[in-house]
Amino acid sequence: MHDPSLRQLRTFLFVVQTGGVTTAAQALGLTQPAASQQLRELERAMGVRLLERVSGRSVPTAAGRALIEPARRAQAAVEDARAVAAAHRSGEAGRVRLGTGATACIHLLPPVLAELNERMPGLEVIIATGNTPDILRRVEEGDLDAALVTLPAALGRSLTATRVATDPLVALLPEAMAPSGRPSLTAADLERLPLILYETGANTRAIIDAWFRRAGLAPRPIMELGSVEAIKVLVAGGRGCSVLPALALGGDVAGAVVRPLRPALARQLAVVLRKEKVVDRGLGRLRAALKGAGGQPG
Amino acid sequence: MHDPSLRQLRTFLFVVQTGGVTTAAQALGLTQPAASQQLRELERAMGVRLLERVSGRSVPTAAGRALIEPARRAQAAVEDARAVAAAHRSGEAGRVRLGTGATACIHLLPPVLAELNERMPGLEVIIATGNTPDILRRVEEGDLDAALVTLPAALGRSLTATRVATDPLVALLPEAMAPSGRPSLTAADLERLPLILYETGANTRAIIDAWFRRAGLAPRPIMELGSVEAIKVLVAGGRGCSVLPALALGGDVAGAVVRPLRPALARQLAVVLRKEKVVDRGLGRLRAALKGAGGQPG
DNA sequence: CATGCGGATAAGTTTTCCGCATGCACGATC
DNA sequence: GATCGTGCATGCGGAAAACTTATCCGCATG
Repeated sequence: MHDPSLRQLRTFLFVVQTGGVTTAAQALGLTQPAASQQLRELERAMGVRLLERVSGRSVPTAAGRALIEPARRAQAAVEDARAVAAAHRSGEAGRVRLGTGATACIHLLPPVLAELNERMPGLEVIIATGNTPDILRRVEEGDLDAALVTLPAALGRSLTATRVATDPLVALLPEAMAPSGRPSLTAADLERLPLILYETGANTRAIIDAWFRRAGLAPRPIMELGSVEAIKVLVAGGRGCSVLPALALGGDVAGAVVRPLRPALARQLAVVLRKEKVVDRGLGRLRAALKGAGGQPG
Repeated sequence: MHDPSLRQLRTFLFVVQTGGVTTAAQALGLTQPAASQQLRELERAMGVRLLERVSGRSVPTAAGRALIEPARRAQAAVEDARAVAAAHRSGEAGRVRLGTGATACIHLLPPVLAELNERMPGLEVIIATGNTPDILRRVEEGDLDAALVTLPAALGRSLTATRVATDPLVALLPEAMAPSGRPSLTAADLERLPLILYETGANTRAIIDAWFRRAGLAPRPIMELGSVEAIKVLVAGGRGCSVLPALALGGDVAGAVVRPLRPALARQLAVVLRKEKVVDRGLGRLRAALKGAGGQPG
């Protein structure tokens, strides 16, 4: 027994509704024999008579009446499928699964997501957090659509990164420690102060270490922490000073002052996705919003 | 934009489930290029990419994931349709709408329906009551599948009647009125007694009148009623005697005696259906049960 | 009895679908 | 790093399906 086709069920429903094969046929935009053949084929596939011709009208049999409801359900389901696809095609709907590698990225996302929600309300954004290698692996496997990480990152050959933002690193000092008359601080300046830095191994910490290294110095932090919030609290409490991404500060920190570095230091934020990834509208919008939110893509 | 086909949705679901086009193809019993083509056609029809190839596996995109649920619903609905049709084909299920013209038929139906329910539990029988012409009209229009009426009936040319039972008419008398020593009663016997008969115009009444007419007499009832139950009560109360279908008595009537008529009189019960009506299993069973329940089809 | 309507049927054509063969990309293996 | 194996895409040819045109039949109507 063959499966009934959607078209056959549709024609059947139209016949039941209009009460005639001819009317149903022209409502469906095809000729009467075509509709007749579909009905015959449907009856053959189901092994049951579905329609009776009675006094000029076509009336469903018992089996036909029983078939109406599931046939309607099938039609509705396919219609839903089409609607869903249309929503995705037009960009009204969509889903983007984004992984963020560093915790600092969390400070960048909220305004981005707010803007995204405003410009594309139907887009569903799923944020997954984790360490950078894990996030990148999930992107490679297709479990995530994109990742927002700080460069440099160990990208596989199947991944590609596009810079979306430059996040300057700045010095954060307690008001008491801030050298007066100096708008910006050098590595030598900081090296003389008690430092509270990111934990070793984090990407941002590696960038900071390289900056010190370029000045021929090596930072000797009195504390290393994995949480930027904890560092901020400690600096505000006068325990030491730190070098933090400007984005992570989110504005002023009470009891602490922000000073730029000299030479300027910044980390690169990039969106990483698979090379073959087709950028649909939702992903494109997310990437655009990230680009716009994070300063110059440098 | 073309409609997606059931087969395409099915293939898509299999690909999502198995994680590969090839595995899905062989699970569906077709070759890999066939499945590939279906997927391509489905994506073209929907205007959205549905699958991504990533590291040897096929993973649904956002649109694809959104499509899974309605696609499953469509599959399930069609499966339901098939199941329903299969039930009707095998005779497990079915529906027969039967119209009964005379109220007397109600006395015949209960045992018939009981037997029917025993032999074909899935069969749904719908009984519609009404006067004979109305019932027959509804049969002609396909609103009813069959009618159980007493002959003769004014059948249209599109209807055909098959006799299913002979229902003898008998005299019902109060014990006080029963003539002793006479096993059967003639029209002359009854003409001398107070008669309580069906109302004029009813089919059964016409048969009784004709029986009297054949004896050169005309009944002069003291009462005419449309309810056989009411007549039974009146006869049992000694108010008069009547001529009733044996089936309508359903057994003995307390306080009354039953006597056969001489010459014997019977009415024919017939199942009426449209000439072109295809007799499915449910209708056939119903007709057979009616034949078996009502005495000789005469 | 002619006519119109609705449906069934037949034949021919276009479209679709599938299988086979082939090519391409990626990952694994030696 | 060259080779092999796997998985998917593509092109082509034949089979099957679906649609259209044309015709016929039954039935109701004037």
